[in-house]
Amino acid sequence: MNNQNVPDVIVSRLPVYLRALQRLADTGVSTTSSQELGEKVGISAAQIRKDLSQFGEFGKQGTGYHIPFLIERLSQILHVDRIWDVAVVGMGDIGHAVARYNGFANRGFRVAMCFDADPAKIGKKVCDYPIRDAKNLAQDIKEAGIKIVMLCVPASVAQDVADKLIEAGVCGILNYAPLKLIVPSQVRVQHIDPAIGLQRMTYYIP
Amino acid sequence: MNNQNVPDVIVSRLPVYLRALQRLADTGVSTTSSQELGEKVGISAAQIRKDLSQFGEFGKQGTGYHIPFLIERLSQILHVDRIWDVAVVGMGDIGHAVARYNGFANRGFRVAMCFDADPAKIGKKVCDYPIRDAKNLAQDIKEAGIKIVMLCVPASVAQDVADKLIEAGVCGILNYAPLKLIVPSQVRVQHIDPAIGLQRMTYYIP
DNA sequence: TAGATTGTTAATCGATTAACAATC
DNA sequence: TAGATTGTTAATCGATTAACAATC
Repeated sequence: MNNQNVPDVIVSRLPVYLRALQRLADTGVSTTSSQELGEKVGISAAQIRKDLSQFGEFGKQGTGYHIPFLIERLSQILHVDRIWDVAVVGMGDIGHAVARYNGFANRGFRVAMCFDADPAKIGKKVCDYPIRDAKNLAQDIKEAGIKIVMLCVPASVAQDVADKLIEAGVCGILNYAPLKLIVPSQVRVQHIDPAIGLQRMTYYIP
Repeated sequence: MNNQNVPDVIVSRLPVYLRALQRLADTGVSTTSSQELGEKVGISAAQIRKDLSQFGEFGKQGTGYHIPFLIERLSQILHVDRIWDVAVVGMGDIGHAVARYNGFANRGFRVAMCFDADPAKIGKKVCDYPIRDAKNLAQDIKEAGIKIVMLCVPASVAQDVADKLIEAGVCGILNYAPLKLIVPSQVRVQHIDPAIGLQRMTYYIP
């Protein structure tokens, strides 16, 4: 149960396990094995057992893993045994889609605030909330204690906005802008860029 | 110039290099070094040189890399020295956002078709094209010779739709549905799941 | 009990880094 | 030329896999 300094590559697989377990639970199954889970996620059984063993002993020899228990423990480990309020910054097409995305329910997140700098958009409602003025971005984020932001602004201003967010106390940024954000080491960034995803495939397609 | 069997981990970095180079080119710079590029993308200079050396010798000792040339070569390697017609399947919020995304221009892709199964949506225009009936999915895709699809349907039908697409000749799927698609080995899949991105960050946030 | 599956160890495999001769 | 930077080699580092005793 050596919880200190788990390699990043292992942490990044845990949400994938959790998602598959929740799908299994939804179908009414209550027990699984590293073998079965491995087939669902495309990862070897040995690796799954090794990954989980970083955090404790969650299974039983002979029978495998009790799904509700493993879901509970993985949720705790990933800190999604709570609901995080997240903000969407930049309400273009992507911002709208992200704000209205219903895939966050039951996975630990709730969109609590939306921002845009365009006067034509400010005040309009998206998911029950009016779009806020980006002028008050730092203050509103800080007051609400929001730690996680989905950044959907144009690339040209993304770094500037990110800097402001970090100053306001944000420590996790899901970045939809097509550039690498430079951030202090205590801030986490995950990048989502569909064009990069596509180019990773075209390499293999003649 | 050993082009055969380049490790996947290297291929997956090339689009990141290409994106950074295009940004540099846009600012009017014409030359860079592995050192400078490394700072932009957060990867060591040695690794960048090693990665590129898999495909040829693109730099000059003492001066570094000529950006337009490296962009040209990387585009060829990734097969984005052309425009790929891609289809969006599933026109919910995400499908709409993806179809209207203007970040594909100059990166090798063009949204050429949209599909949905909902009669209320079929025929409505998105980016100049009417939404097509998903009933004709396989046939339309095959006729148009489309090889790449962005899959934005609900998780419950994603695997079924993917199977149909593959039968119709699709060999790359950018999957927005929150589950792992099981596909034949010659088909490439890239997964985009914002909740997984968020959970990879909350682990580090107390 | 017998069969199944875990958690863990040791062995293998692959990726990253450091260093430097080559050379622009 | 002198300084800079590449492409590449060898060394290091880390991740994955295979195997198996422990045990449910």
